Order: sequence, then structure tokens, then C-alpha cells
Amino acid sequence: MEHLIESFRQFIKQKGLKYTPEREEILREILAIEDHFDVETLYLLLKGKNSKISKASIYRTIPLLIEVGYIQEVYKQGGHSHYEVTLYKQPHLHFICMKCGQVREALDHRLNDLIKEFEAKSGYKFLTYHLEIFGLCPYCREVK
Amino acid sequence: MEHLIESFRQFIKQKGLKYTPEREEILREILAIEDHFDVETLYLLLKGKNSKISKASIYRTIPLLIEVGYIQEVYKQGGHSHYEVTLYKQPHLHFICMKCGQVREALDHRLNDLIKEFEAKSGYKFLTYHLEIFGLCPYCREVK
DNA sequence: ATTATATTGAAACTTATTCTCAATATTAAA
DNA sequence: TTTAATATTGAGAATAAGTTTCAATATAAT
Repeated sequence: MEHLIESFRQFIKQKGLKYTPEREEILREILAIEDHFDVETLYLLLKGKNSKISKASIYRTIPLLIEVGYIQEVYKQGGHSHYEVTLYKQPHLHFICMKCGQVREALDHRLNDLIKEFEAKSGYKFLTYHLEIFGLCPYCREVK
Repeated sequence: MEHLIESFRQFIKQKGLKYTPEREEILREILAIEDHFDVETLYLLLKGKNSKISKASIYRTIPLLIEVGYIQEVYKQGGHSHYEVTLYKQPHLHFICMKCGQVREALDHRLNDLIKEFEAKSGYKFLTYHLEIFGLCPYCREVK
């Protein structure tokens, strides 16, 4: 964990920015989540620990954490963005129920294989991907 | 084209909704676009033809057109959604260069097959999907 | 220490999208 | 063809995510 903090510090310095306690606090909280989150949740978690971090700082820090590769925006729901910590995860896909909002993750090596093949053919260097599938979950498809 | 209008009419009726001139007008305009669009563009196109369609009606019709499978939301840009007409297109994926922002589309039937298989196994009813691959395009991967 | 500059929190702002509501249109049934 | 039930409309108000502003403060290089 500490090496992730250190890497982030180096990244910030390398960009000519200033390393602040607020940025570190936000990063530590996100690393502790190890899962999906949105700005509101993160803000309330920090607030619950008597942190004085503002939402503005969270909004300002997120793009940095995406750039350094620690988190990704994975989908929009309820009118706002949801992120996930990508550090300990394989690339995967999301099923999102358009009615109840339930999100399910899945992994499939054939998808990863296919994507590797696209990479070889395309000449791109792939860094990450998102596969989001929208529809109705088994429960909601029954209910009218 | 008329059969698409007719299918939409049947879809609307089947849902117990009412088939209105406004809904048809919006559909006709979107079918004429055959490409990417956003709500503002669509609204101005209609307005330019002396249509009195409101933005509210456009926002209310879009989810129906997504549900019937005629359009998809493909990305957010400039803080708002962009859609594309999917009728004449196979579902496809986007390569997005993280450096220059270039977007390339690609098709692969195996991806569609895989997604159909996920659908069968998951119990979901899939309405649309979005595969975005982020990385560096052939040009940007060379430039340090 | 000094200085230049980046960052902060709070609040104001922007703007895409949703909601409200009274008037009107659609549809099924009498 | 009337009637009645209900869905839809446009207009504008409301909502809320995300961005920007700004004065005070913190960082970090010299």
C-alpha cells in the first residue's frame, strides 16, 4: 500500500504539481474501498472520519488518479459517474440493469483473448477496456 | 423505412403507450440522420423544419428508441450524451486513443456471439452494449 | 526566509436532464 | 360517434453533477 502512495507522490511531483495531505487522504480512502464508488459515497466516507476534504478536491483529484492508473470510470448511473479501483482487478465486463440499477461483473478469458487479438491487429497499445452491457436483469425482465 | 416506422408503432402499442405524431416525427428525423447525434443537434434540425417538438419530448422519446433497438448512447462528450443510429450498423467497438482522442470503430462477429452467449447464461435481457478500448494509437505509441 | 505558484474550501455558476402541470390528444369501449 | 380514461404534450421550473471563481493558505524551490 505504501508503495502506491509513494508512486502517486512521484507522479504528482513529476507533473510539477504539489503533493498535499488532501490528495493523499483521498487516495488512501479510495485504496481502502477496493471496490466501486462514486463521489458522494467517497465524500461521506471521508466526512464520517472527520475529514474536511471538500467535494471540489475530490473532483479535482479523480482525474489524477485515473491518469496514474489507479482507478477508472466504469459507468454512469443515476446521473453521475461511478469509479472502481483497478489496481487489484482483471479487466472485466459489467451487466447493468437499466431498471433497478443492479450491476454485475463477469470475467471471460475469451473476451480477453479477443481483445488481445484486436490489439495485435490494430497497431494500438491497449491499456484498458470497458465492456458495459445494458439491459434488464432476470427480476426486472419479468416485472412490467 | 416505412417498415421501421410501423415496427415502432407496434412497439409503442404493445407497451400500452399512445402513438403520437411527435414520436413519429422524432423517429423520422433520427432515421434521416443515419449517424451520430446529440439532443441539441436533433432539436435544432427539427426546429429548422418548423417543427414544434420540445426538447422534453426528445428526451422522453430517446429511451423508447433505445429500447426498441434503433439507437444507442455511445459516449458522453462535452457533458452530454451522444447517440448513434444502430439500425444499419452491427454492434461494434471503439478504440479510443488516450493521448490524441482519435476514435476508431471495429466490428467482430465473435464479439457479438460472445455477448449473445453471456445474455443466454446471465438471464438478463440485453438491450445494448458498449465496448471501449483505451490505449495509444499507432502514431501516439511511437511518440514519447 | 523569501517568493512564486499551486491548492484549498466554500459558494456561485453552468448546463444536461428530469419533473410538474394544465391543456390536449389518443384509444378503447359504449 | 360520443364518452371516458389515461397518456402525452410544451413550457418552464426544478434538480443535481460537475466546474469555476476567489481569497486565504500551503508547498517547495531558491
